[in-house]
Amino acid sequence: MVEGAVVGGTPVSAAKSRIVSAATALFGEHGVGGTSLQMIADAIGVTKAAVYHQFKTKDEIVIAVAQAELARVAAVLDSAVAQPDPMAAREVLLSGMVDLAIARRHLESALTSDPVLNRFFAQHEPFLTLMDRLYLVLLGEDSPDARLSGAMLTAAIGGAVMHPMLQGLDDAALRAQLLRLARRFLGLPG
Amino acid sequence: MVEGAVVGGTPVSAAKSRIVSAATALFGEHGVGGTSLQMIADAIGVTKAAVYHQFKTKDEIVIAVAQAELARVAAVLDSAVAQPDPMAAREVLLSGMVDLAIARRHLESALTSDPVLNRFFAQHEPFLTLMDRLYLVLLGEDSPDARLSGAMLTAAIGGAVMHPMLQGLDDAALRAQLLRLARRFLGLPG
DNA sequence: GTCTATATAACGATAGAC
DNA sequence: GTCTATCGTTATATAGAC
Repeated sequence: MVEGAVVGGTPVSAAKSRIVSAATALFGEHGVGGTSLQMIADAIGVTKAAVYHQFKTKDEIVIAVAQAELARVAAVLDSAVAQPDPMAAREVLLSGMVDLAIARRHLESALTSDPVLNRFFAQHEPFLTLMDRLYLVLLGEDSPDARLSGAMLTAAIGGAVMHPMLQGLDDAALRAQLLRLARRFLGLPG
Repeated sequence: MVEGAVVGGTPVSAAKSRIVSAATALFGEHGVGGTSLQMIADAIGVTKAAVYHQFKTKDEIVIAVAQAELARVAAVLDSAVAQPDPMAAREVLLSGMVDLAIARRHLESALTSDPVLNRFFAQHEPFLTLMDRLYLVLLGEDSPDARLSGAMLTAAIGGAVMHPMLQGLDDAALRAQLLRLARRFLGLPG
């Protein structure tokens, strides 16, 4: 991430983004609750105090990590809606979501399953709006029905990549199968 | 790493099962990492020392809780394979899995997304065998393909019930929709 | 089986110097 | 922006009495 970059509408300093980057890796490996401020500080070679200078609380770091991940999803969604037709948009979105999930593996579900974060996002308007836009592209409609389908599919992709039974599967095979099954789930050809 | 408290068949003391029961509720509400031994002890009205008398470490409690949940899945699976034909078995299993996920809501995904637990079960033979049996009934075949489908479906059900966007949905509606989408996912009629 | 009491370590968080 | 030093709290875990 470049200095002066903007994520989620907030300008990000180099120090801040180093922290977010380290925290992202640690959350994926040890979970949110299993990651301490000390671990984050050690990972980037500074003291806890230096970390606290950038973020007042641990919760702020958790939120920042989650929002950075959300920004990745938003970027994929933006590139999808830029496609000439809804069919192509859906393909780009689906493919991008699978790629994201595989690239991050453990992280996504470590975040979405964190109780604190879960309650936060349940009332976080930008998140809810993003998901609505995403489901609209994915399913072609905005309805309670489409929302459940969308939630199930994203949960399925996120959960499958970290499932104990599939940890031996290589990325390429996982990607191909996830796409195939997601298409079947959506009732798409292919 | 950790040696679990014993699975089904082995008798469990009243004190042990009270701890497991309290821990189950707390893990579902605060996550595994967010639940301390003090919280568990307080919930059943004893001291930490009493808890430690039953379980040498916190990890042992986590494993015991997970295995108790696994036993519920195994019970559903057993009642499914007792059905007269594969079609009926699949229906019973699917219905039972959805019921379990809804009844426990947050718990299932709090457990399956815990990094420590995840690594434990990835090498836990009884778990892997149970999942293989489950996927066989669900999909009618045992193959890498079926495993991914099964993992995706279980992840989808577990993830959907705790998804931020679906927390307002009542149980009956959630159940009906989950069953409908699961059937579509499996390529079943209805 | 449960208690009181305690050991030891880590936690989140802050103050103030540089 | 980073440091040393520290606060107050909580964590896991143990020892020994009842």
